[in-house]
Amino acid sequence: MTSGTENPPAARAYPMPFARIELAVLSVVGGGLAVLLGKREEAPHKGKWALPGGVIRIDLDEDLGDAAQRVATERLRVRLPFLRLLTAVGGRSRDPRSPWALAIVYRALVPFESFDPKAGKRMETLRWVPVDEAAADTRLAFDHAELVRGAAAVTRAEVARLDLPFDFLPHTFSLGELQGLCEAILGRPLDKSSFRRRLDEHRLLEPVPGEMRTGAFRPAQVYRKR
Amino acid sequence: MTSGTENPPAARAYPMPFARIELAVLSVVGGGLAVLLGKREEAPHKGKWALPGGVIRIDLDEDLGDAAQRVATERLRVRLPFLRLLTAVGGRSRDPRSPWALAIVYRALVPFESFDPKAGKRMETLRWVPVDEAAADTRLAFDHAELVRGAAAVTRAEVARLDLPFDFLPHTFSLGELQGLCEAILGRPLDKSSFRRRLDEHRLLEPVPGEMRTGAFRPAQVYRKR
DNA sequence: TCAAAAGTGTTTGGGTTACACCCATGG
DNA sequence: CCATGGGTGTAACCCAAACACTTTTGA
Repeated sequence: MTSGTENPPAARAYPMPFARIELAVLSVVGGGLAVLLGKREEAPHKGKWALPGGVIRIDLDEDLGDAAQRVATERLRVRLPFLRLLTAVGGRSRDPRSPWALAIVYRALVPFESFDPKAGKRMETLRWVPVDEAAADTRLAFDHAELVRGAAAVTRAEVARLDLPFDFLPHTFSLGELQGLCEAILGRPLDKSSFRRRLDEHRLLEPVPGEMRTGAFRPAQVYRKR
Repeated sequence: MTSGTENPPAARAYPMPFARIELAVLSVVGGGLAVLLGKREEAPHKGKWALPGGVIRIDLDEDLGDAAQRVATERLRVRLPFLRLLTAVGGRSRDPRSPWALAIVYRALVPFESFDPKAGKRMETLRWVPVDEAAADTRLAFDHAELVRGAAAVTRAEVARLDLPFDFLPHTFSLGELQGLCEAILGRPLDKSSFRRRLDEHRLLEPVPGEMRTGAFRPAQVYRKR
């Protein structure tokens, strides 16, 4: 055919969905898994808490990962290493701003210390909210509570199977510290002995020869990845 | 800026990505897992094999799932029950037809018999290709080989953990038939005894009282879901 | 010497694999 | 009666949970 349904030059004439990135940024705050939310100061959902997000800018972003990084930089004034795609949602009634809205959702787990988001462009108050609270909060904007549920579930499943988020961890750490973080993410206690056996059966860590973590009590061997 | 980056009325002025749906339709053909590919008869990638796909039409589709169904209907002339989101990919250099292309990828596992796709609108020759062959074929269009790899991996993982694709199975079946299908999907033999024990420990099936599958040899009990 | 955290060993049990074996039927 | 697929039982194994125990340190 002359132009075809598959990809005519005219295809660009079809109106396209309003395409956004949303970020589910998780961390361990106050002994539990938490998600970073911002308060919306504009319609729609004005005054409600929501995941940070932004429009995909085809003039600025090389690809989806790039777009997510730019959104993180603009909204939170930080880089997010190791962002991972969570899901995509879209439809007619998602967002009153446009007749059809599409959201690509990324998730990240970031070290709470050393991660200092500041409300950036168009960004309002930021707040860490315990995930289980946010996931159950029906007052979050859009379907963000559902997205938080998904991000938390995937992240916890990874930790449970010892697919550890090394980008989230400090470079070196004691086994006690590591176990504490995993327990905080999972929200349940782990058995020390089992935890350690699994770690070295999976060959995940190696001790850092000289170093010891010296605290109030007996010093602990320090480990690093691999 | 005057109106804000988050959601000014002017936001609609940003050019949006060219948003498409791609379908990874899997089935068991000839004793192995296969994926449905169509030959492209237009640029780009003319002459190469590719996943069936189509543009998201905000005037026709209520949401993403709807869009996927419409694409299936238009391209393959069939409905695809139980489509599931696989992933999203997008970027500048993905598709020469537009400066920035986004693809939402769905996967489905369909019964080979009772599933009769016919090349529809703008659709050319269709062909079932063994997944492992397609996944390794560097000549597939776009990044579709990678998408096939993903779809196969997820599907196999589900079957391996006995998360059975009941929409793919006939309504009733003998255990031998079921095991055969699982083996075909996984590409490796399963132990009969273990397979059956796992099935009834997980309480997945129930026998259909009177019915027996009568074949060349000893008749087999017929089962159904739950 | 005691509290607290580091670190080790041993037992138990769930779930899966591997394999051996019997049963029923059509040819 | 035997080849073939249906169907069952058992032992071994892997992995992780549970828990008891020793060690080392600062206060």
